[in-house]
Amino acid sequence: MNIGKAAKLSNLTIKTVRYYANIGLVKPEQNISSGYREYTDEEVAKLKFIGKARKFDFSIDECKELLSLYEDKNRTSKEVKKITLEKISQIDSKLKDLKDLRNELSFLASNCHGDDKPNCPILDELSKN
Amino acid sequence: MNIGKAAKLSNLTIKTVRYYANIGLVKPEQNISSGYREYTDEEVAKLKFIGKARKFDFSIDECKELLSLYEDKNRTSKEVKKITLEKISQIDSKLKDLKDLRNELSFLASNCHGDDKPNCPILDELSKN
DNA sequence: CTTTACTCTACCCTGAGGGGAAAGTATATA
DNA sequence: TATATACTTTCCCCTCAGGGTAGAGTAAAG
Repeated sequence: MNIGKAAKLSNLTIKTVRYYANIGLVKPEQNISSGYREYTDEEVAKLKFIGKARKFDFSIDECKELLSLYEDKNRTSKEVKKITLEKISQIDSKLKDLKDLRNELSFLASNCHGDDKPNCPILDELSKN
Repeated sequence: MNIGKAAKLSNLTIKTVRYYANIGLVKPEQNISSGYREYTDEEVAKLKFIGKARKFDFSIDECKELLSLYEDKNRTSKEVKKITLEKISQIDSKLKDLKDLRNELSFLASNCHGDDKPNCPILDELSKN
């Protein structure tokens, strides 16, 4: 099938599918006379797989890794779990940073009257030495 | 003072300070004969201000806005508080997404034995239709 | 045969700078 | 005064994961 149908079936944009072909992530055959990319059902399945993994916040490189595990009948679940646990730990670290940030901002905001007077503890904090 | 000293005093990299000059955020005089940028104490104070705001996750555009409020003696604290509350709400939204993501991944990982067998619920989920 | 829909490559754009090259300037030392 | 070293300048390409658009070619439908 052509790229438009492959994109529709995998719920990706044509741009994204073409990008994955360019970086060698999912590389379909290309019709010699027309130059059109021709996707098989299996390639569409890979596109779907990647789409899901991307939603789970895996980077393209991580997707590449997961995809090769997915294609390897002899891979162990240990390898996949390792990548997933690493991703969870990255998320935890991001969560902590964001929570800290939220606390600080929320503290500043709660101390700011937010009225028509110029006095503002938020700007005071930002301009503190 | 030259850019090196301004960068050191404001705890920013020279690249960053030069970038801020290029985009017109903090634009110092430039010595006509040498072409060197010449920073005043006030400009260094602005750089510090921006550095802090960036740590609070404000974008460059938001920094620009905060900086103009900072420089406006007649601004009200209401305006500053509004921007800050919007930022907090952005952070809350990011926090929710990350938490949801973590829950899903953590559920998958806990159902994966992570042993030497090929059976893997994580990949099963990713390849589900 | 023409219109419409689809696809191709190639180029520039995003945010917030980082890295490095080549060239000019300033300062300290011999 | 000459040289070595440190500092600064502009210019260009790179990041990540594609998005937007242009111009041209191809396929399918009327």
